[in-house]
Amino acid sequence: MQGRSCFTRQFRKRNHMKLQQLRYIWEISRNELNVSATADSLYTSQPGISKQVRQLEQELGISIFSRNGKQLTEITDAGKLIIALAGEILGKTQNIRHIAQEYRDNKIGTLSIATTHTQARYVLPPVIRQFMQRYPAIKLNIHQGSPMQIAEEVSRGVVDMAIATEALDQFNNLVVLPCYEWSRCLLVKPEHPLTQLDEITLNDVASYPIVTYVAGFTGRSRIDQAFEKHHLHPQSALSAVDADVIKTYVRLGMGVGIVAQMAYDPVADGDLVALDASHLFGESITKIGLRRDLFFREFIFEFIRLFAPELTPEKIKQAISFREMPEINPVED
Amino acid sequence: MQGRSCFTRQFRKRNHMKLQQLRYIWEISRNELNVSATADSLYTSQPGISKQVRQLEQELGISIFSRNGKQLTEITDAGKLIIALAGEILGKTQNIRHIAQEYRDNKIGTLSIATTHTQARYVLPPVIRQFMQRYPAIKLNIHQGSPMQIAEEVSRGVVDMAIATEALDQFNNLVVLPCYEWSRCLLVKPEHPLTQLDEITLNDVASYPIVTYVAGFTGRSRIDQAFEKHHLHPQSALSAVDADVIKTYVRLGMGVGIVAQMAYDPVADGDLVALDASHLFGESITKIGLRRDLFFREFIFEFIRLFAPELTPEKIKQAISFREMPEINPVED
DNA sequence: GTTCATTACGGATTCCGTAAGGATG
DNA sequence: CATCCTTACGGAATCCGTAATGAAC
Repeated sequence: MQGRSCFTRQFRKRNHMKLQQLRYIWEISRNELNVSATADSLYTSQPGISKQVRQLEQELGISIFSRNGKQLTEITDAGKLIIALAGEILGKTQNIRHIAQEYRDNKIGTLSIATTHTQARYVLPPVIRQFMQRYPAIKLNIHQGSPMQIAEEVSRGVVDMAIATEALDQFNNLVVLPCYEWSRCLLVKPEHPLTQLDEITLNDVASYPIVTYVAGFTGRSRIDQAFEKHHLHPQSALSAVDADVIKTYVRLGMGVGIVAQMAYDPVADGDLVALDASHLFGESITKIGLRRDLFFREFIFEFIRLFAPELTPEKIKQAISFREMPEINPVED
Repeated sequence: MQGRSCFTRQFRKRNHMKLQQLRYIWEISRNELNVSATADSLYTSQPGISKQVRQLEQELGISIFSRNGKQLTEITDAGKLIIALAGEILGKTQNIRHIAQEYRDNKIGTLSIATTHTQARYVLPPVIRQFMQRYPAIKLNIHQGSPMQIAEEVSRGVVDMAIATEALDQFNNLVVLPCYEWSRCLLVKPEHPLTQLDEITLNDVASYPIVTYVAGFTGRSRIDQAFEKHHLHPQSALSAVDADVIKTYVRLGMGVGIVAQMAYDPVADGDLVALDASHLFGESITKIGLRRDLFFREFIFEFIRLFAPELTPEKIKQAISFREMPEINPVED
């Protein structure tokens, strides 16, 4: 079909798989099979990518992508497996570069962290201040996103580590390190009736409209579980992605805020009252997620230690070498 | 030190890590740092390899090998880590090729097995006959070697699977699948006094010189353990690597042979008498070892099933996903 | 008609072999 | 002096960009 070149040069094309070819198919799959977009994101030309992909397919003797005419429509079964392997290979080449950098000078490099608003805004600043002081030549990248986004980013190797309370457990190529426990507090205006109670119950809270995180953020699931368990269905006045928005609406009198305890700042939030709610919603655990096959540079250990002092390099190494037994669901039913 | 090129062309050499460079450093480390030998084994020129290695080192900004003058003397710390990663990467590129071949035609390909004399000579032939019948277009390679050699071969990816009773557990990148239990028998000439006893004890055996496997082969350790436990120290007339040699010397009257039960062939060995010794030395287990990150082509599952019918693909997959908790030694002391 | 992948082609780069050079033991 | 790595150099292959072609929506 492809012209009559079937009988010419059939003999052996000294074609050796190249890392760039793997990079290309990996990136194409990340760009929804749009080769042009991929070319842009890699700062190269699109025919170049096209060519290398076909070359790889020819060398392997199979199609990685299904095509409708010239459009790439989907990834073949073999392609899925191959692209997954390509991702692992590219991750390892990154590790080789990291190793080299570590041995050249373990004080320079880049640390990319993906995290949520709560961590970035309230928890990380002192840690980062200390870290920058100790490693002034390490460039820091903070990516903010939803728990799901940041879990994906660390899983794909876009960033070195993710810090979040949710979603990290769902990726089985990640090591998940529990860092610290936290609970929630209620935010209300000083004149709110709840401030008069000695012992607040879930019933009390549920009698007001509540203002808290949207699903999937900062332990929202815990809040739902607690109400669910007592068959309460409080009215939700507003759901927000971050505590700053929640506070704003509490100040407007829209309801009772439920936020992570870290998010209450006695100084900046002096106009609001924080009421402990640890007995209402229990504890949540913030975790660090890292690719299991990441090369751990010294400063990564150090950053983790600053963030969670009990996590020594030894404990981390131990956590990596253990593979969580197939799918341990914390709440099984 | 290396000339004064420090200030020329410092700026940016558009150098991208290449798979061949990784192949080269990996192979050099396999060839005791002899670049010339590596070049021969790869059918290429030695300056070409040298060049690529230096190019890689320059790109990474570190030395992978330490040099005394021009000789490569050892692998640097960073080099060790990098070469290990290179090995994993190369393994994964092999997997990509295997996947492609599987999807192109799952009836063609190559299966390389490393195994010991005992398996190759007495156990594998019927399995291989069946396999060749079912997959006539799969090319089979059988590498014979010592348990340690074959364990290394499969660990490095030189072969697809290893079959042995010993040594496989020592490599933590292997999945080890127990296949079948076997015990030993005593081989003597018909006129030997042992043939007159109803119940043979270790004491009886130890009163004659024994002829059996050398250390590290075919469960020799089990034999030593059994004698040790009873504080017996039989005289060893001869130690051999395989049962055929043992039989030869039993025929010469040099002593009592102790061989794996599979090694006794009632027809070919009709001039000798086999006496069951399972109560003396206990059982051993023959295992298959495969790299944990191997891509399992259909015919590999099939071969394993022919060899050990209980090992279904499901069980194998399960065994892979489990990581044996750090070093489970079957016989700990 | 717009978007997008493929083919064609040409300049620059890279690869890889041979030959010569220098260091080590 | 034998071994072995490095440098030098030249032909061949490859890469990668621009431009033109063609298919799909």
